Amino acid sequence: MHEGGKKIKINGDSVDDAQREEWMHQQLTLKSRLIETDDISFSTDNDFSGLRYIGGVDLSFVKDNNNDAIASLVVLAYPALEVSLDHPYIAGFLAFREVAPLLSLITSLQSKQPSIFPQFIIVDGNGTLHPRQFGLACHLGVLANVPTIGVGKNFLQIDDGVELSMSHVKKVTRDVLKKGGDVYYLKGQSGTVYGAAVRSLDTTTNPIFVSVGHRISLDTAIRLVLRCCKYRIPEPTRQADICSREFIRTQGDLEKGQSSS
DNA sequence: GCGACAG
DNA sequence: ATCTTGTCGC
Repeated sequence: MHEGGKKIKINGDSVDDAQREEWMHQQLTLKSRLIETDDISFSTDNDFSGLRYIGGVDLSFVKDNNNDAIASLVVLAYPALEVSLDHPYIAGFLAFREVAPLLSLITSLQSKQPSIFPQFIIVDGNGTLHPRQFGLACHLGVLANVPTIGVGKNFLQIDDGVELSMSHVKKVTRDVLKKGGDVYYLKGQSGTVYGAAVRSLDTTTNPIFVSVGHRISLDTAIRLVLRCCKYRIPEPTRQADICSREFIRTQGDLEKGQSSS
């Protein structure tokens, strides 16, 4: 269930003996904590009852560069070996479709790789830019108790005055966001600020829609997102998208059309 | 019937 | 989100 992966590779890299000793020491120290028997949250019977999700991790390296890589974590449902969604996509209720598999990714990473657990997560979907000010980014942040930021690629209209109508936002956004970093706060007639339309770069016209997810203020969220933009879409989201697409492309889709019905 | 519609 | 090739532009 994984791609890429040939790691051990002869190259000119080396470390001094002191580093080597230190690393060996760490290996032996950590080995004292090693458990080599089943200590898992599911049964070891024939069908592994209780097993729901399986995670896989990997690094992909940039060509001609041994030091820059992208880390990715994949979670697949068992036994299907693909993530299946239990609910349809309904605008305003995206979280009920996507939060479960995303949450399992987060908890998986927390237990398996706590040393690189992210200090905040950019979510592909809105946070408080939502009819009830509780979109996917908020939902995931609260359930995982992790700081999150919502970033949408498209505007979700909110019923709080013409200021937040699709047409108005498109127009104002086109006029006001003149250069990278420009921000237009999305404020309704009620006075509520749901989020902001942000122009990522000088070279891109369409804004992204940033909103509070959990434990991060809107202004901090905007500053953080802008620092993440090499292209219109913040790099964490963009890489996650690229990885999942590549996975589907190489590992191939499974057919649809399960029996029943 | 018409409008709106994150992913 | 996805169906889909080339193409215009920096």
